[in-house]
Amino acid sequence: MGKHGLDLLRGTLDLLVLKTLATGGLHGYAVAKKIQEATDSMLTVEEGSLYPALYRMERRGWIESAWTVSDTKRRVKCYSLTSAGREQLDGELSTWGEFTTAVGKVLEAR
Amino acid sequence: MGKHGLDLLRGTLDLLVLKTLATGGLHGYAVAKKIQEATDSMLTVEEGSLYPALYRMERRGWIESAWTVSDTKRRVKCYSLTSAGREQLDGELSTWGEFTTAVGKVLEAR
DNA sequence: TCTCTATCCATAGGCTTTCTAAGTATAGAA
DNA sequence: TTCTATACTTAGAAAGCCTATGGATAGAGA
Repeated sequence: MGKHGLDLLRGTLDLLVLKTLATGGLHGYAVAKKIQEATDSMLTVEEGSLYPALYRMERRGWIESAWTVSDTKRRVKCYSLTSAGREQLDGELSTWGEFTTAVGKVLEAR
Repeated sequence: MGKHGLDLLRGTLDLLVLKTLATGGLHGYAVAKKIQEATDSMLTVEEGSLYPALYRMERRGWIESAWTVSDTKRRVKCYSLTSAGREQLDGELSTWGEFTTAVGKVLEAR
């Protein structure tokens, strides 16, 4: 998360990770970095949240991993979306859209 | 919740309840109804989520309660925002805006 | 009258997820 | 040689939402 008192990341982390992997395989640390950069550090995914999330998603068949070597010459575990993962991403994208729309209705109500 | 597989309500429920109470005191059941109506049933707040949330927020001083009698002649516990609750609401509103903006950046990234 | 539905509050127990914190290890810069 | 950034792992705690259940009453309809 970051420092937004609310527990907002919960329920959204999977979506963020899936989307981040959608444009190509990345290793865990790189996923976190990419999310941080994309959001100008508004969101920081802690390692203690990220890795368990990756294991969970792999267990569910949404992503798969392979050990490779990074540009920095280190052994890294590279994750990529499976076809089930793409479906999951599509579902979570529409759910996110519907959810924010619904919240918007409450916030605009009077 | 509703039936949005994701755990999105978590972290947003307080915001929804605070906002719903912002235009005037309401009893618990009415809060749930109002949220459901405002969202055209896209969001349904379960009683098992709502009441504990109300107790939590009262314990934190964001809302206060008083037993009254409803239009339907029943004893109801009416909740209303405290000044601390209004501040909390303001904070959560901006946090929500920042968070959705950040998520948007990830979802639009490529 | 009796029954059923909608209204209303309450809470226990379980489940999931995130965070904190700690540990391990290596490449490259200083 | 030391420090920093990179990179993975996992244990344990904390928190919140959901399912399920319980109880109670007003009013409509049969």
